[in-house]
Amino acid sequence: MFSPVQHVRAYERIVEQIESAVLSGELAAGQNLPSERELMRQFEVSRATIREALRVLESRGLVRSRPGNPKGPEVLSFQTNLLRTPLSHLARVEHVSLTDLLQFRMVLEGSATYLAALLRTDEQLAEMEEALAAMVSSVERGMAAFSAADLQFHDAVARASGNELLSVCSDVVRGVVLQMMHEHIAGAPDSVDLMQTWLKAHSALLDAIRAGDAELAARRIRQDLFDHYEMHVDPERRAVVEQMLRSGS
Amino acid sequence: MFSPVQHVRAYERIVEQIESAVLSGELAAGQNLPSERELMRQFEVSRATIREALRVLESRGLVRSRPGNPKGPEVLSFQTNLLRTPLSHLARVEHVSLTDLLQFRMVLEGSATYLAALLRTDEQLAEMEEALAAMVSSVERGMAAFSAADLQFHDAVARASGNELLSVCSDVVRGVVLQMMHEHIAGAPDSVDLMQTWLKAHSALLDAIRAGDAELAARRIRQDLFDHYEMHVDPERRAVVEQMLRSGS
DNA sequence: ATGCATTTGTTCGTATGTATC
DNA sequence: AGATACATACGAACAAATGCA
Repeated sequence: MFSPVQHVRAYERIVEQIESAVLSGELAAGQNLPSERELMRQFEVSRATIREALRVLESRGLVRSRPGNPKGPEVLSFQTNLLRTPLSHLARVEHVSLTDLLQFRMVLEGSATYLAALLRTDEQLAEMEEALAAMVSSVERGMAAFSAADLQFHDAVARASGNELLSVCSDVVRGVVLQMMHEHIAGAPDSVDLMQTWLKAHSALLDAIRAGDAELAARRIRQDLFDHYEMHVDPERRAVVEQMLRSGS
Repeated sequence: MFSPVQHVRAYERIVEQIESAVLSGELAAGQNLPSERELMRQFEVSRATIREALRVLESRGLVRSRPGNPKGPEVLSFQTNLLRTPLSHLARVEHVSLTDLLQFRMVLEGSATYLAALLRTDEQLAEMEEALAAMVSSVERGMAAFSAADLQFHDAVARASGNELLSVCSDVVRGVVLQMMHEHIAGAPDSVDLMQTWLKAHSALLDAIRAGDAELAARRIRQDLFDHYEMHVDPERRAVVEQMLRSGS
């Protein structure tokens, strides 16, 4: 007859309502929520409850509130941050190894590149070429600048895959890999040779994308990633990783 | 001379401290945090501040607090929860289509299956066979039970990949796909035919894994996923998705 | 450039329903 | 079954920070 009532805490319902308003686009980025006091009138709850809801929304990257702002909490433009923090946490929590990450990145970027070779528009191709040019010109500015340009390049490729999810995840994993490299391994040497090798590889990769040869492009990027991070791969799993890049998957 | 003071909110520092304690394993899953009142003594802040921190940790899936629990907030066993909520949010926020999700799932599960075929132990193989048997016996209990058993099967396969990250992500995406199907599409009919077809496909997939034929196994699972969700694929992108499954990527 | 009003960050006190011993 | 300790939620208050006239 009657079904048990599940306790939903007050702040949860507020989070739900605000979140769905933001997600549905009812509240666009750049706009502002009503002030805490106004919200507490609208939801008919105490200020503490409103604040708990706001803290959760803030931690999810949907809003940001600053002290003394009469306009109220701002609605943020969400993006990859929504996923980056949790994934980075996951990597630390589960003691994900660099080998795991590299393997995962090979899977993601391999597929993204495959799709990019098939679907890229001329504008997107131009973007990649531009990013590659930026890499060339940043060789002499050191490894840090070079890495930043490299990220741009990979991002351009991933976006051309036409799959937002794949693109965002690739982006996130790329970031986490870089972060772990920074944390655990001494900074890469400013080797011009290394950068030149890297450039040549990327140039060949871009050729494959330009030609629309998806299979080749996917194989190349996987090979490039492997070559670049080879030294950090767990010796026991090396054979498997290598087999992955020889094959199609 | 002096560097600008960045004011970090009190609750943020508490989140950081508790989070790093949990993440480092100092506080294992199943244990309990001190009660709110005790925490407020230890951190020397008010109860409201403690609660804001706890709400954030709760929304990240690290702890759960229930009213009247004298032992204090529980530390949860994280892993998939840590990623599922954000990814599910991302899918909704960025208006990720079912086609995006399916494509992504094909990439992840394809690679996971590839690796599983190479690396699975006999125990893991037995697990998959067990899950398949559970699917067989749940055919008559309806689609819901069948789907649950199906999840078990895929989870067993993904775990055998030996890559925790790949496994967790596959699991998460699988869940999100199911959730979106539930939200947007009328519940699948209790078609026994459909389940039988599904079973046959899984059986063939398991054969490939058992034989250690990684290429074949990967191709099969991608094909199976495509066949199953084909009707929901955006017609414009159908050709590309099909090309993906014919090829290696 | 200076106040001024408003808002947030934080604290304290209190009432109420609930889970555990 | 009762006592105890707990979380949920409310209200009032003060300091610091912000935006605007």
